[in-house]
Amino acid sequence: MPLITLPDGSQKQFEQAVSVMDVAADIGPGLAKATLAGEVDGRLVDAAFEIDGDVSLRIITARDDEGLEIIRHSTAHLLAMAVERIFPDSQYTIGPVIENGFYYDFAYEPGFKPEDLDKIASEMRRLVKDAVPISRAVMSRGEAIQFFRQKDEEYKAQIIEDIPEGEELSLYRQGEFIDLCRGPHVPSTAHLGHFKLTKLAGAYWRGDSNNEMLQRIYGTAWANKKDLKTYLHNLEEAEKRDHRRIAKQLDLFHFQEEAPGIVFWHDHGWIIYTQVKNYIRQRLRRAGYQEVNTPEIVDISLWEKSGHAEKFIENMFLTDCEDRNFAIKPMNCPCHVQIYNNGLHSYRDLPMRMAEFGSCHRNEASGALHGLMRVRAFTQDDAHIFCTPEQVQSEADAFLKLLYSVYHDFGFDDVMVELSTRPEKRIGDDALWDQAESALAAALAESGIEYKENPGDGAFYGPKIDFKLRDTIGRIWQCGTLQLDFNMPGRLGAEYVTEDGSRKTPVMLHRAILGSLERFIGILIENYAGKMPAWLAPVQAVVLNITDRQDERCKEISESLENKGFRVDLDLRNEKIGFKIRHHTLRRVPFLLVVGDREVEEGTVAVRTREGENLGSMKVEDFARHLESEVARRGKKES
RNA sequence: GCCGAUAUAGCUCAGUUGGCAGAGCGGCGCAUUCGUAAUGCGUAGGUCGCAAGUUCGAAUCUUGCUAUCGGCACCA
Repeated sequence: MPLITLPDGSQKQFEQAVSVMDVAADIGPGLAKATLAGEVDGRLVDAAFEIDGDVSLRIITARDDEGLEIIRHSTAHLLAMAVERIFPDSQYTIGPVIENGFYYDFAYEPGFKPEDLDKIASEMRRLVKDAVPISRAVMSRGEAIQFFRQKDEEYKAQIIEDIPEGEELSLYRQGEFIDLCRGPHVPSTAHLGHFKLTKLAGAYWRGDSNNEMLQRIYGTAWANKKDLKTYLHNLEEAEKRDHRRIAKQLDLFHFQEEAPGIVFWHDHGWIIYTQVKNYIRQRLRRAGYQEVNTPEIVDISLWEKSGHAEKFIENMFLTDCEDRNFAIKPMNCPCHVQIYNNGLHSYRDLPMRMAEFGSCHRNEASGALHGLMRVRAFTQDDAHIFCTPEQVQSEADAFLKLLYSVYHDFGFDDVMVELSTRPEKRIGDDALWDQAESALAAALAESGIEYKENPGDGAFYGPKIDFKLRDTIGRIWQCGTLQLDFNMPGRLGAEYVTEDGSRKTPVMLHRAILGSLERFIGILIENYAGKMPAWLAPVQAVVLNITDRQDERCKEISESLENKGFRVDLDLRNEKIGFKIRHHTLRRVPFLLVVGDREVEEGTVAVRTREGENLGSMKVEDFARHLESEVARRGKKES
């Protein structure tokens, strides 16, 4: 006699065992139709799940987050079923839910063709129309392995072999298709249908590049048609913000075959770059950093001492010259230790904060290159802090404050923070690791920063905090980092004199706020969709005449603004004002200053923003003050 | 690096079965002197990514290479 408690606190008594679906039907036929699954005492179950005791129950529909996830997972199964029908020789492997959708990996020798996606999608639609019921069955491990082996589904059999013995295996059947799955799933394929197959790609079996490559099909799936449409529309809009596309439109930079992964910065892109760099330079100076510059080409022997030759050589560009082997530096740290070592340091000198905008080159895999986000030559806002173990926490703390203040100036609020702790392969004793990890965690806690922990993901020399930003297509890129290093200073012989006159090795903190300037600017371009805030805009204002009667006055105005340090263009072309407004709006110039006879007479400019807002006529000095305050605001949201 | 796709004018893109390489935008010239997102007319612009091959003939078919795009792996 199950007594069922619903989320609103109401209770229902039944005479005998009932399924989740029965309860939903008892509440109302509308709910029954919408029921995808249930949550029984906090555990997600199928709609067909039999309840035979007193439980609390929540009915899951497409409106619930869990419901959407179930839809996506079931759509992945639907995809696999369709593929198995059309390509009986293929084998299905795994098909998890991911952000906004799902994928499924198949082993299929000839490989799928892009046009196969249409065929597969049509078959999926047919199956949706057929409303194929989905049911769950339990099998023993041995039975399951045998079952899949006999169906020539070797990958599935291997997956099951990896599941610990004794665990109950559930299989889901829809028509002739059977897949191993934890579930739950929707009651029938009729609940699916708002999906789109989006991408075809290769992916290594078990994510290991030593293994064979499988065929991965990506898809997106939603609870209803509108959500799907909105998602696809947002995707299109996001693609318009792609920094590679905007760079072409705004003439910021380009790449070419002769220098893969290395940027040719054009004037307007370089202005942005220089502004960002100078801003950081000033912030670092104020935060007690010194700025240095070190060689880009250094004899291989230094990289052997630092450990890079052993750990990093594949990513380094090498050059032989006059019978010596040189490496083009992939990082600044070993060189900074050389500056540190060029003199004797007392504990009183610490912490020593050494910054460099050093140009680094790394031979990244060709397939990894991606616009400004992944390049082979880049400059970091890099710095190394040499300090005593006792100073680590206060330095970490100060760094976090600086980092968030800088991000705030750029208008970033969606920052993902990850703390990576000791990996299996590491150096240094555990007491030191305890100290280092708790110092970082304490610094994060003190600043009230929420973070995700990545156990075992730290560098071999120490734990680290990473700061990640998201690009417009949802890809996540690491920008800032704070890494504790107990290794390199010792390897390279850095030391300081303690209070009692003995020698000790300092701790080194590797840290960057923006990370690579290239990547950060890529993210900025996408974040602003090319509408750079006034302080970064390559051209901050353009002066436009109406007819050539105002030419002289326009020249005066642009000169006076340039003398105040602003970046100003002059457009005296013999074109209609509407044409020029359009032209410079598309160039994303923040302020358009129109000067006609009226403005000449009054000594004003008519100010229009790139958003199309009319700020009215004002004296040139008033506009200059307005622009100045815009520049001073940097990227901060309206205050 | 691996799987797949793509590469034609400065940009965006057409180009049929292998038969004289196209459009729009942009550029340049001329006319127009105009009030807040495209004035009109004219004109120049190409080793069809690179290299081989097939063919009477290749942007088009084949092979190799390079770069780019989408993933995977990598990202100290």
